[in-house]
Parts: sequence; C-alpha cells; structure tokens
Amino acid sequence: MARKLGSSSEKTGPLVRVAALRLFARDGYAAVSMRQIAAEVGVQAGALYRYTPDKQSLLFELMHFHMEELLAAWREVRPEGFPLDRLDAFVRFHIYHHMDRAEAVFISYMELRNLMPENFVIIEGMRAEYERVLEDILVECGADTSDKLTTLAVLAMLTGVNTWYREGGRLKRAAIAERYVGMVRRLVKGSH
Amino acid sequence: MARKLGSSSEKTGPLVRVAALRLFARDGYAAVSMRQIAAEVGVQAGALYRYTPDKQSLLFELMHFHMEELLAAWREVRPEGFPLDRLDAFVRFHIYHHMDRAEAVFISYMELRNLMPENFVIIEGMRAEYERVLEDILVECGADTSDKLTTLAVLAMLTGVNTWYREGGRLKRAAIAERYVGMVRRLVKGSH
DNA sequence: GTTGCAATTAAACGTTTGTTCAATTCTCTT
DNA sequence: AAGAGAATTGAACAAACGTTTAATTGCAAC
Repeated sequence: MARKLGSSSEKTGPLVRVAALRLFARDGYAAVSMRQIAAEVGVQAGALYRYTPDKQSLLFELMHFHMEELLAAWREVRPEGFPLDRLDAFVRFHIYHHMDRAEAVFISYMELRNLMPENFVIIEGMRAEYERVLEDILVECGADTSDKLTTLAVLAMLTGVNTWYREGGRLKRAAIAERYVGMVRRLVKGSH
Repeated sequence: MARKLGSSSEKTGPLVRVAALRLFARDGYAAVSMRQIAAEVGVQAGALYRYTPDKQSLLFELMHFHMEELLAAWREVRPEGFPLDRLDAFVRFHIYHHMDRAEAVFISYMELRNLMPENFVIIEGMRAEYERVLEDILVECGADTSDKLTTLAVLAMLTGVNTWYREGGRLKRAAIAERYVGMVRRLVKGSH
C-alpha cells in the first residue's frame, strides 16, 4: 500500500488545513497531535509533511491566512461618508466577518502564545494594523482617543460575540449586528 | 537522598499551586508538563502526586478556587443604592478584582476546553452565576434585557482589559476603571 | 507501454509524556 | 532515644509525541 486512488496534492492540501483548523479550534494547538490531524484527513501522519514543514508552520499559516483575509476583506469594504456611518459599517463588517469564521477567529487569539517569537511578531503586527482601522474611525468620530482604551473596549466587546454566537441560534445575525451598532454608538458618543 | 530539610506539606502544597498557575497561564495547560511544574517548585515530578491526584485535578482546583473567590468577593461588596450606582460599583469591582489576578483569570477562560466534561459543567455553572449578578443589575437599570446580549457585551468589554493591562503601565488602575464606568454607563443608558 | 514523478504507507527514531512505587531520609511525638 | 509517619527521590512504565526515511503504488506524459 502506498499512493491511494484519486490522490492529488490539490485535494489533500486543503483537507489538511481544514482538519488542522477544526482540531486546533476544538482542542487547542498543544493538545492536538499530528496523528489526529492525519486521521481526520484519512491519511498516515508522515503524509502531512508533504503539506507543511512542521506542526508550528501549520499553525502559523492558518493564523496568517486568517489575518490576511481579514485585512483584505476590510480593504474591499472601506466605506465612505460620515464618520459615524463608517463606524456603523465597521461594526457590521467585524461581526459578520467573524461570525463566518468562528474556528479561525478562535485560533487566532487563543493560540498566540504557541507561536514562535518570529511568527508572533508578524501576526501581532497584523492585529495592530486592524486595530488601527477602528482607531482611525474613532478619531474622526471625535471619540476620546488620548489612549487606546476606547478602541480596545469596542474591539473586545465585538470579538466577544464569537464566544457565544452559534449558527442557527435564537438571534439572527442581522439582529445581533444592529444591537451592537446601537451599543457602540452610545458608548462612543460623548466620550470626548 | 529522599526527604529534604525543612520540608512540609504546608509549604510545598501552596508552591505547587503557584507554580502550576504561573506555568498554565504562560504556556497553556496542555503545553506544560508535570516535570516543568516540579522543576519550578524545586522537586521531582513524583512528589507532586502528594498534592494532586493528577494533572487534570490541578487545573480544575485552580479554576474552581478562582471562581469561588470571585463570587465570595462580590458577596462581600454587594453595594446598595440606586441601580446605576450599583452598576458603577460592579464595573469597578470587576476591573480591580481581575487586575489583581491576571493569571487565574487567563486560565479560567482559556483552559475551559481542557476540563473533563464533569468539571466543565461545574465551572460553567459558576460563570453563569456571576453573569447573573450583572444581569440582575442591568434589569434594574432598565436596560434592554430581553436577551443576554447587553450582559455579554459588557462582560466581554470588561474582561478584555486583562488582555492588555500590565501592572506599572502608563495608565493607573483607577483611571482605567473610571473610563470603563463611563463607557458602560453610556452603553447601557437608553438601551430600552 | 514504458518511464518518471507525485503521493502515500509503514516502520522506526529518540524524546517526552503522566503516573506509580520501593527505598530513603527527615521530622515529630513520646 | 526510639519509633512512626510524612515527604521526597529516582528509577521505571507503557504510551504518545513530532519527525524522517525507504519502499511502494498510482498517475500522467510520451
């Protein structure tokens, strides 16, 4: 037994990433073994090393892709108009984007400490870039931006949705988003 | 070599818990070995098993103690007066209490997935109890409590402080707390 | 059809893992 | 001063870890 029927790196490659994403999100990077990932793909452990140089790179690539995608998605939205409207748009964007990527989001800020230092600074830089997106909007809204406190508070609040939101739950996506739009508006207004 | 000079379970016991807390918080439960904890205590791995039946219990006890302490501390505060003043008091309580226990806080919601199911439900129950504390206050403040959304948003925002706050940083504890008091007040007001 | 490369297996590598246990030494009580 | 019990060591355990490698098979091009 060696090469399997219908096998190709274009099929197996994505399967490896999906399996790793799923398992890392559910059990945590350190708790997941290469053999578990391989089993989920339906392959032996050794075969994974055609698709990643090692376990650490697998984690890093997942996180890097997620951050890249997040920043690219925002670049495509980038709303115009009044600052407060752009703030609303950011809230909606963040919530929808994150709802659709529960696993990647979870990994991307639960597994930061499992990145090697050199990988950490890269991801951290991208996170800071995303933070600055909100910060800039808040500045133009006239919010208190003497420090990063407002930015961080809003971001924590929004990302917190991912800890409890489940698809098909009682509350619809749009209803949730609009409630947060309201809360953020009130939180920001008059904070100058 | 066997028993060491001046050794007693009253000294070593706490040392084990402190070491485990520190290491679990820094590297994550799954990434920390019993031998690392033992080394931090200055003892061989086998000796740990006088103080915990196994690694899992060590994690559970740390989290259980933290939640117990949190609920007890609130019971001692339990402010009276107008609802909005009690809301302010809760915000201050939460922020101060969590600032002083960075490691335990970090563990208590990063390591939930490493708890065995039976342990998980216990901790989850205590977390729900704490959530209800805020929920009750919000109800009396006349906030929108048709769902748990406001409660969860405020809690995520407050707990988010722990991801960036470091002792001796630029912003003083009180300054941070008061800023959050303001933000929460605005967020809640008019949400009915 | 044959040849060459791509994909995979199965076994093995040396570490490290959580945990147990007999042996040993210290401390405490009497 | 002796004896009992508490605390610790150090070695051992099987299992699991990430990773490497030779051998093997399927696929695609000629």
